[in-house]
Amino acid sequence: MTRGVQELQDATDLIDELAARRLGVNRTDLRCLSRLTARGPLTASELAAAAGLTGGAATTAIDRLEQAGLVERVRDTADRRRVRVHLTGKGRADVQEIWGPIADDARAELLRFTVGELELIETFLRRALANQTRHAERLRGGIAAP
Amino acid sequence: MTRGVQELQDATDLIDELAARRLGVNRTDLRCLSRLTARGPLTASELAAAAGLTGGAATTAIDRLEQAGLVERVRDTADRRRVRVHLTGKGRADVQEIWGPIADDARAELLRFTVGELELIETFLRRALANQTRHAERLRGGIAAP
DNA sequence: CCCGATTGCTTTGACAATCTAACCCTTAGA
DNA sequence: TCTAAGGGTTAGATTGTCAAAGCAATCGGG
Repeated sequence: MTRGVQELQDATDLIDELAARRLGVNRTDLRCLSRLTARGPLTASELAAAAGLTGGAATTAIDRLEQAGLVERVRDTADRRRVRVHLTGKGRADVQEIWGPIADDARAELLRFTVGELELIETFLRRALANQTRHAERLRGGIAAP
Repeated sequence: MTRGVQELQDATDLIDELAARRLGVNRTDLRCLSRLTARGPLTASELAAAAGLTGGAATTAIDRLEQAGLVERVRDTADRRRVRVHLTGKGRADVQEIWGPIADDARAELLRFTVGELELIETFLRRALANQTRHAERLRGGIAAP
């Protein structure tokens, strides 16, 4: 069971790796793409925070993504210090081509479960998340044992 | 739901990050430790394959782990080209201190479900894994659309 | 209105980790 | 014994990150 979750993580990780290779970018850049897709256009610093990067790293990541034609920099007209980063048409299309079918199939699979079953699965996921969060807290603090 | 899985992944990722920091190693080294814990002593090349590293990278990763006192190199007496890498007592203890409580709590949580419920969750995880695996295959090949 | 402080992004230099390609040393086979 | 192949380590180049300094643009008190 715990193994099942682990295998799922590994498989997802593999997909990320393959997706990055196909897009011709690295994992960090892919994470940026993912955030942009999920949350829409962001400023450089928002993107940095969302992807867990420092400003400098974000700048070069955006450089690479722009080079690859996946995102565009647009200077904010109101505050011209700001740079808004948004996906290009190609960026959106490429993301869709990779993750669209995965999301579609996932939705289709979920439809095979009843509402009650889905609630149970949701409960399982929620408890698992609570567990992980609690232990993350333990590891963050200096506490060695519970 | 898909979001639930995503959040779980992120939380696990955070735990890995914190664990690595606490052990004073990087994420790659942590992955090596994890494989050694799961599968027991491995040769350098087996470990490289298990962790998705090239030979050279594996050598330096083992160097760092040995430096940190977490693993030991043992030359195979039968075939003296081989080097078996295994956890030291300290390595085993540190791994246990970090992941032991997490695994214990996870087991305890699972006991709150009935056998039937657990089977359902297992089904969910199995289908999700099948999905990811299938799409990994799609991305590996040159196929653009399904 | 103007000048210092602040904010947002980029650039720079140092550093860490990886990969590829050589290079031992050991083993197996002719 | 001599040669070829296997297992691991080393060397040089590349890549990606961070911290700190730099450059514009904006804000706010006098």
